[in-house]
Amino acid sequence: MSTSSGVRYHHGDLRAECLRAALDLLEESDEAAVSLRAVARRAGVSPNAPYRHYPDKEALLAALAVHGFHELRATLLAAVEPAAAGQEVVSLAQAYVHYALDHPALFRLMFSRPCSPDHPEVTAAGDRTLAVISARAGTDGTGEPQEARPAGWWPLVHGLASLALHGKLPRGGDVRQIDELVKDTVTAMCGTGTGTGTGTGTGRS
Amino acid sequence: MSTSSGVRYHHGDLRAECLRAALDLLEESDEAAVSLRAVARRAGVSPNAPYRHYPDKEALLAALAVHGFHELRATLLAAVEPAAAGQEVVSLAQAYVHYALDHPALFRLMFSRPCSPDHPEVTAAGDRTLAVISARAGTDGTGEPQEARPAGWWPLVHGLASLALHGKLPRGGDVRQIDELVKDTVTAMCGTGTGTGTGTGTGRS
DNA sequence: GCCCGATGTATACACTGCGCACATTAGGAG
DNA sequence: CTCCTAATGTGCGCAGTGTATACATCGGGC
Repeated sequence: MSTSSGVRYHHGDLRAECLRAALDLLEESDEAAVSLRAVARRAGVSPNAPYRHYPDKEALLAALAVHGFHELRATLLAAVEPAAAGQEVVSLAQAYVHYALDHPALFRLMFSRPCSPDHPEVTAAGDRTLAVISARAGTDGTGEPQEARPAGWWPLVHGLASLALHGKLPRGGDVRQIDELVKDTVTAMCGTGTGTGTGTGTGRS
Repeated sequence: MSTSSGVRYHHGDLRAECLRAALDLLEESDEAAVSLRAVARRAGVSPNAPYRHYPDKEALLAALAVHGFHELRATLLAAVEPAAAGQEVVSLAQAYVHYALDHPALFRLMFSRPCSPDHPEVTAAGDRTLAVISARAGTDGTGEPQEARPAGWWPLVHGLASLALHGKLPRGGDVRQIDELVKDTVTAMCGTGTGTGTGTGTGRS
C-alpha cells in the first residue's frame, strides 16, 4: 500500500510524526502499547522506516522522555508565573501532580529507569526541569526572594504524584480533592502559613 | 530433555520455583528480562508449564509484587522495633529507601501500574504494608504514643526512594550519604527535634 | 488393578525488535 | 536536461515472546 499508488514514497517529516504517534499510543493506553511497528503503522509507513530516524526502540522512548521533560518544564513555568506571593510552592506542586495525572504513561516513562548512564539528552532535559523546581523565585521588586523551596519539596511532591498515579492516595481519584490534599500536605510539611481556601489549580485540564 | 530421561515429569512445587526464578531474573537485570519462557527455562521446564499456575504474565508479575510488599512490610517492622524513641520516623524512612535501592526492579514493579482494578491480592498486600507505615507506634509503656507520623511522611519517603532509584538525588549513589540525606530531609520536613549524628541504618545489606 | 483429574509437553500462531539487501526519491554536478 | 549520489523508505528474514490448543504423563481414589 505504498509504491504503486499515488501515496508519496517519502513522508516529509517522519521523525516528528513518529514522536506524535508514539505520544498518542502512550495516551491511549500505556508504554506496552508503544511498539515501533505500531508507530510505523500509525504513520502509514513500513515497519522498519522508523529505524532510519531512531537507532532502536530505546532511542524513541528517550525522545519521548525528553519531550515530556520539556512539557513538564513549560507547565511548571506557566504555573509559577501568575502565582500569588506565598502560594508558589502550592501552585508548583499542584501543577506537578496535574502533569503526572494528565500524562500517566509518559510520566512513568520519564522516571522509570535510571537515566544516568544512557542518553545524555534525557538527563539534560531532566536537569533543566529540575532547575525550575529547585530555583528560588526571582525578586518580586521588594528585593527579597519571594519564596524558598525547602530541600525536601521535590521528593515530597514527586512522591505525591507517584502515589496519586498509583491510586494509593486517599480521596479516590477526584482531581479537586487531590488538589486540596496536595495543598494541605505541602503547606503542612513546608510550613507556609497562608492557608486560604482551596488552591486555584493551574489551568491545565 | 524431559520425558525419556530419568528426569521427573512433575516438578514438585513449580509455582514457588517460578516465583523464585522470576525474582532472580528481576535482581539480575530488570523487569524486561522476566519472560515466562525465561522463567520456565530457569526452572528446567517446558515453556508453557508456568501457565498451569499463572493464567498469564500479569498474574506472575502480580505475585512478584505481592511478595515484594510482604518483604517490604517485614523490613519496615524489623526497622521500627529496635528504634530508639524519637528516631522512628528516620529509621522507617531509611529502611524504606534501603529496600528500594536493594530491590530496584521489584520496587518499580510494585509501584509501576495502577493496582486498583486488577488483582485484589496486590492491593491487599499493599494496604497491609501501608498499615505499617501509617500506624502510630504503640504505647511504649508510658501510655503516650512514641511518635506520630505526619500525613505527608509516606509521600515524602516514597519520593525520596523513587528519586534515589532514578539517580536524581544529590550525593551520587553512595548508600551512607543517601542515608544521611534521608535523615536530614525527613527530620527537617517532619519536625523531629532530636538530631544526633548519622542514622544507624537498618541492618539490611 | 483401573480410571480420572492434576500437572507438564508439543505444536502452532500472531506479534515484536532488529539486521540486511534493495527500491525509490530528492537535489546537485555536468 | 541528464546523470549520479546520498538520504529515505520497503521487503524479507530471524530470533524471541505471549498465549491457545491438543496431547502425554503422573499420582491418588474406586
